[in-house]
Amino acid sequence: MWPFTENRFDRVVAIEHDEQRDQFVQYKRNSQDIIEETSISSKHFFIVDTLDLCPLGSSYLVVELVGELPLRYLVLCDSYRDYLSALREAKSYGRAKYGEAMSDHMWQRSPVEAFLMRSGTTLFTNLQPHELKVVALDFEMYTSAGKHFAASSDPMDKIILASLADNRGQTYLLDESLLGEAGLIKEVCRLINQNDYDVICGHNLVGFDLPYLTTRAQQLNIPLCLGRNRSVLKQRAITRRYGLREAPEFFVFGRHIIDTLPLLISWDITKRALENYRLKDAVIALGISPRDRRDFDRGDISQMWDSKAADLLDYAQADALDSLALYSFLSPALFFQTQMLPLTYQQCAATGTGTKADLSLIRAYLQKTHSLPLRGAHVLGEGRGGLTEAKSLGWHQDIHKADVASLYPSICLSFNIKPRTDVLNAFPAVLKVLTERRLEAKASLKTLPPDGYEFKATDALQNSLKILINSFYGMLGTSGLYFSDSEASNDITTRGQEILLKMVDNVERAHGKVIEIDTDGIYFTLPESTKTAHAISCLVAEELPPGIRVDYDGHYDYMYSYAPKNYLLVKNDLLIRKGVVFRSRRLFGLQNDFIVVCVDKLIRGDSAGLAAYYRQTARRIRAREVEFDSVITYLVVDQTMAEYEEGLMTQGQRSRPLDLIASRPDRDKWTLRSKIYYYHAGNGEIKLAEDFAKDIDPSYYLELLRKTAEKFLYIFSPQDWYRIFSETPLSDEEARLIRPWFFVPRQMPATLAEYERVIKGDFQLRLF
DNA sequence: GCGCTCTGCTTACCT
DNA sequence: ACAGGTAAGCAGAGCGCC
Repeated sequence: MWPFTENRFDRVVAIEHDEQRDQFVQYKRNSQDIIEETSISSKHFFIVDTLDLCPLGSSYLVVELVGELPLRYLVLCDSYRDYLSALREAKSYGRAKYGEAMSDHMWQRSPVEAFLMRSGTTLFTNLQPHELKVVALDFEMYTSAGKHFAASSDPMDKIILASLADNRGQTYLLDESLLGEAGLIKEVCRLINQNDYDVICGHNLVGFDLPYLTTRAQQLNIPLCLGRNRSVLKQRAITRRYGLREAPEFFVFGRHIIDTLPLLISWDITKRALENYRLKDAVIALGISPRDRRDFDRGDISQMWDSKAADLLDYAQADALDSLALYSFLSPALFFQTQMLPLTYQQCAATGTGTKADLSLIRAYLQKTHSLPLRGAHVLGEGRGGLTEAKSLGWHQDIHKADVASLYPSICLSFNIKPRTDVLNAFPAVLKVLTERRLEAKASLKTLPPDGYEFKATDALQNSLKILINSFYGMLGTSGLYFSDSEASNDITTRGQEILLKMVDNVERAHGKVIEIDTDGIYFTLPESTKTAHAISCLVAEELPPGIRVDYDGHYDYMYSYAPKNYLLVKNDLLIRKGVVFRSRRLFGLQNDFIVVCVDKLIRGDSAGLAAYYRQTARRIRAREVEFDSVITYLVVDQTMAEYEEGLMTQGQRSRPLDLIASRPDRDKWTLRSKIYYYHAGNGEIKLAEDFAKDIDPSYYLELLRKTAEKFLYIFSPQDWYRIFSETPLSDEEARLIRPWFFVPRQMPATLAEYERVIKGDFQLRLF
């Protein structure tokens, strides 16, 4: 069975449907790095659940699929024209019969996807990521005086530079002052065709460069002939979510458009390694910048152009090289998914992981000409999730972490959980094949030199398999997919909860103390510290169901547990912060510093130092002796000023930072997804960071300091917490006597209720 | 009219 | 169109109090 069966395609880099000739065109990059073109005729199809939907006036053939599932009538058309009219009719019958739910009673994908699905083939077979011919594209635009951004509609705001860099080592820099804008655009097209690239990439290419280029080319009346068949760049009116806003989709016949910005954003959702998604900052933060270069403000580009600065050319060239570096970093996982799925490279980037798992099951069914379930038919009610609990708040030493390897996929395979509709057992079969492939890849990683190219490629392969494997669980709980089934989803999480509870029980029976549990992992301490990693994982894994493997996942010197999913770990003097309480991007510098210093003092048992640090910080706030970074925060702009003002009128929805910029003449400077940096000044007012003059509101920041100290509530007894985190002078002698108290709710005299009173501020009544 | 608490919404995080 | 679980900030509504 799929996915790694016979593949009649070899080294195919692109496949397109030529609507005029109604043929599929396949582009193969042969071993001499030359493109070979082949045309293939194929039929078109869609699937419906009742013959009522089969159109009357079109020419088509109905194939009845086998099995008892509802989507059983495959409408097969000889020509694209017949397909379009049959589809149109079926949809209009469907709307009459099912109303809004019409699309749940059909299965339909684009001609190319349906072709890949029916033929059981994929792109990129027997190719490696570096064998694709890739060009990074970057334009610099002129911004006329008085504006913050270039506007493609303004004749003055022309494209002044185009920079191209490809992965065969070639770079091009096209200068408008030499070529003219029209000449520059024509030259870009010529270079792309001459070098016959498979992939056009760029940073925010879809959100900025391509729309800009399209408008300028239209105004200059230049056709953007970028396609392999010399067809023009196509823009689909249907917009799709692109980051926060909607953007059109662009297509070049025979090539893939890959924008590194959305790839970077999704990469960072799990990694949380970046402060922003600017190209320059990203390549530096990721350590993949091709070369050092001088940094200057984007706003200066036009001024540099006017003064003919040579630096600008450097900058433009470096931008394309950076884009290419970012592409090389982010794209391999996408490449290997494209090898496995009936999607083009470009579609693969734009498709969610649940849909990918769903598609892989649908392909398994259609390969057996089997009928399909209705879309979204098996999702009922609310789902249950993983189990989470902070079982022992406070400070701990000598901590072990153990977790279950691939918990949800293992449960699916061990307990044979699958969608109720999956009569062919494709779900476990595909999951098993993917899991085995991943284990093979992980095994071969150990035999490869870690710096080599093969290592990176194999790592990307196993990583893309991991993503696909994990999405099989997510698929079940998603409405709007064909094989979703919330009952199966709940079965999996229920088993997961039982397994986790059994692990807790195992630790407690060994007289260990469980600190934090979350879904598939457990932090705990054990009475003896001499145990080996293997012995500990065996202890935790006792009496677990077969097929469930527990891994030892590390030892930590200290752990401070504050709340579920919110804790600190210390290992070899390295502080690891978990949870929004300790590592949110919105923490003030003041709070970050406090967390780091506090842990440092606690490790050293330096209560006096901690008390002194708190007093000193409070004193500096009162004296307004603060660093810029300590007191600045930001709001991400998620609506246009027009939308904000509209919302203000209709619903009265206020936002103080947006109010701050609303009346400013330079308010257009803040675009969607940009940040408004501000701080709290006197009288509860907020002010823009750019107007910072140390005129902070001490009461706001003192409260912030106190709230941050509250995150360390469970370190001391309530009384001692009050004495340490206080502005009242505490002699060093007294402070030294206060030892961190390793608070455990069930064993220590203080109750959570007493700590709550500390937060509310009425605990001191008992003290004095 | 002021200040407090409650609630709903949103964001940012964890596995 | 992958899931659910958690903390916490913000702004508005509702309320009691003076």
